Amino acid sequence: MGIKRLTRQRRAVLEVVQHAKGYHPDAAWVYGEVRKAVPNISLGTVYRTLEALTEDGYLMPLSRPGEAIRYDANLDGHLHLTCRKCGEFFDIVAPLPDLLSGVRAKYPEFELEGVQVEYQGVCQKCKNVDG
Amino acid sequence: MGIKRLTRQRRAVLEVVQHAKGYHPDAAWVYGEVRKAVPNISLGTVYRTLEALTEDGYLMPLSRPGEAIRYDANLDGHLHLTCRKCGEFFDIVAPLPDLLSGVRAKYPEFELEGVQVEYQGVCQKCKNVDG
DNA sequence: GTGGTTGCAAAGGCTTTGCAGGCAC
DNA sequence: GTGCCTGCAAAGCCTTTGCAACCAC
Repeated sequence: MGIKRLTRQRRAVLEVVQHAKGYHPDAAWVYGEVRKAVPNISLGTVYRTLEALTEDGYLMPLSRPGEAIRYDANLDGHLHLTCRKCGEFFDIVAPLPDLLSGVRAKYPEFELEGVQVEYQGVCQKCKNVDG
Repeated sequence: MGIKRLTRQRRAVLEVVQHAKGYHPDAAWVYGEVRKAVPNISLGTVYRTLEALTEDGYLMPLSRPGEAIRYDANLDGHLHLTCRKCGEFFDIVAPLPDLLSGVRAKYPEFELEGVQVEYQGVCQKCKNVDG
């Protein structure tokens, strides 16, 4: 249902998440950080705020099987590289051709809104650890 | 650690998942189906088998924030449409341009293996339900 | 003042795990 | 026979939710 009132807690969560650009934090990490500014904030409030911010379009959730939901506060249309070994998400910038119009023409009954492109592989750090 | 022995349970799970092409089932659904053939199979075994099949490359996990992991047994390189409202995954076939070489050249330190393209929007059924 | 928001704690859902017995090879 | 695999049940996450008090507007 989005955010209707800007409380101290929400201001703090927003600030933490926006300063974490490139880190893609999950709820637990945000909770830990926000507690430095608002020591008695509850984990439930963090979850509720992250959900509300997502609904309002400030955040995009990233999910990997079996892992906690991470949030991306950088909605400038960048892409992600994800490491198959450590699960980390890396932001990248790359030009994309028009992927939408072909599919839109072929599947007109589906109301196409966007497309997510996610690159997968092994990051430098994990590559160096084991072959 | 993959599959080393082909037991009755694993044969049954494999059969169920492969016959579910296009449905993208989760562990609970597979459990329900497999029980028709092997009534006393346990949910734990289903989870372990799905994990092993994934490791061996027979399945690809699909995840959406806050939902159970679904599995795709169709690894022919098709794409997915996902409905923002009901969460369903639909298989689509569409030509894709070369998305890899540009990124590979720009981020050589990352061992790029593949790219996932996921289309998002609202499916026909959900579109008809509410504007 | 009103009703959205919070903290707390309990509950919920999905998934993993320890263990003793069983079975594929 | 060996050791991988199974069923069972408990435990482990992550996340959601009910409720009374609180506070932004």
